[in-house]
Amino acid sequence: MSFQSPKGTKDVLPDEQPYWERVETAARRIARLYGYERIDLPVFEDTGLYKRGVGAGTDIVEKEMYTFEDKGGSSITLRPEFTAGVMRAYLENGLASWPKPVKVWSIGPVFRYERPQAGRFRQHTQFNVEAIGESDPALDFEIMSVAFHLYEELGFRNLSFQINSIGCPKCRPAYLEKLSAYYRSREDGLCPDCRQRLVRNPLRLLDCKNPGCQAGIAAAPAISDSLCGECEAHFRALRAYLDDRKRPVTLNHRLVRGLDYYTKTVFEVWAEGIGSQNAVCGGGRYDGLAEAVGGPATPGVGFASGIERIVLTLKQQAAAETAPSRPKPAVYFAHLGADAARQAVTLLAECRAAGIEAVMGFGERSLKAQMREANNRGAARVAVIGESEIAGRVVQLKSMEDGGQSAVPWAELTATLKAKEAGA
RNA sequence: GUGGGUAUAGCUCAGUUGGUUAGAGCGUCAGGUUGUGGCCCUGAAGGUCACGGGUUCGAGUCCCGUUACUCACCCCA
Repeated sequence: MSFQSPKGTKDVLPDEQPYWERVETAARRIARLYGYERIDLPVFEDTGLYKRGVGAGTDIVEKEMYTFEDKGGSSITLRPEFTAGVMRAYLENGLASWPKPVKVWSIGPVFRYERPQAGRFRQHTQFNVEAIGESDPALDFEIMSVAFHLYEELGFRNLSFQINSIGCPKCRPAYLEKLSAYYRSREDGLCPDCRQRLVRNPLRLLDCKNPGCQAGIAAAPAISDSLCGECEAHFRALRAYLDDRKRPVTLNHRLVRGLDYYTKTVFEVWAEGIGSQNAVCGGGRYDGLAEAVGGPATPGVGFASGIERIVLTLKQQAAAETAPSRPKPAVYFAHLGADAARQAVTLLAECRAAGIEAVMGFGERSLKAQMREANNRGAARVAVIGESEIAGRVVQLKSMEDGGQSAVPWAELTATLKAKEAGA
């Protein structure tokens, strides 16, 4: 075959779907529990939204976006993240007139042109949660709690919650100046990447993994010492909520985000055992985003969690005993002969109309072959129809578990199956 | 964008210092006496050995290139 799925994309086959369903069900339930409503957005937007929202100098915008010109000449970009689109929808649809905060969640694919590796794809799926219009640190805590709760619900262990405050437009410039000054004094010892960062995005200097740069990072001024009064108070309040609820978090002064819109609170959740791409969740406050895309000043806070990485973690941590199973039909119709096939189709339709999960064998195959298929599909029972059953207007209903078999009149079949289902 | 690893059946992999029609397990399909699954037995289908060159009497095996996949850097979910 001459085609394969594009680089960095993958098919989620039926045997993996139970994991996805479990995650989606949990996400939906937790979102509702916390008072968040679903919102669905287009998977592509005007390119300018991301350039202005996410930030022109960010890696995402600079080299990872799927951008193209459509037939009308507009520059379109497949969404590389949710938050900018949610803010656009909030502003465009007048959600600012709703009671604040406006709390919404989404689930769907996002696209980034990256080199794929374990846990990293060019198309991946995010569960995205946002709360817009409120700057209370209790809301930061609530957003983080949604993440905590979701992972608890999924039975995750050994997660690491990392938090930091990266300040606001009032205090960050002064800090960046301090940080740059510190690094300029030791520029000779820097790795090439860090020299770039020093000019382009000094905050990133703290994020360097190069061993040679670690000592410099450790000694670098921490932003926590440079926060303005407002940011300091906000961060302190958030930490108090976390303490009160005994939420174990790690203060990580080096935690920096790759998107320009973040202010004050930033956080990530790291999982174990899923490879080097271990961030299963990332988020924070973005009080400057609305203005960046041309709206009135509007605070907001949110997070995104990657379903593929959650599923990896689920498989890795929650292990075999909780592995979800695939659906199994309640009854399989095996038939011999054309008349029996016609009757099987009718009874099959009756079962489905009655809400009984039912399937049939196709083609002219031996009863043995049909039994084998029923067994492979995990059917609970087999209804056999042949000449003698047609004559007696019955089916032979066999339990695949204990092998017991008895004749059941056609008219009583759905009732009998329902009774047996309820009994089992 | 930069490195490392890998490439044989749908899946997981064997394939001996280069030597005839390329193998196994699993899976799929069928058969093992009339119309009954699982276990067992038998059989079948399924492979341009990623692609292109080269060395050689002879290449799945050695060499070079390309592509793909993969892991890591980077960045992030």
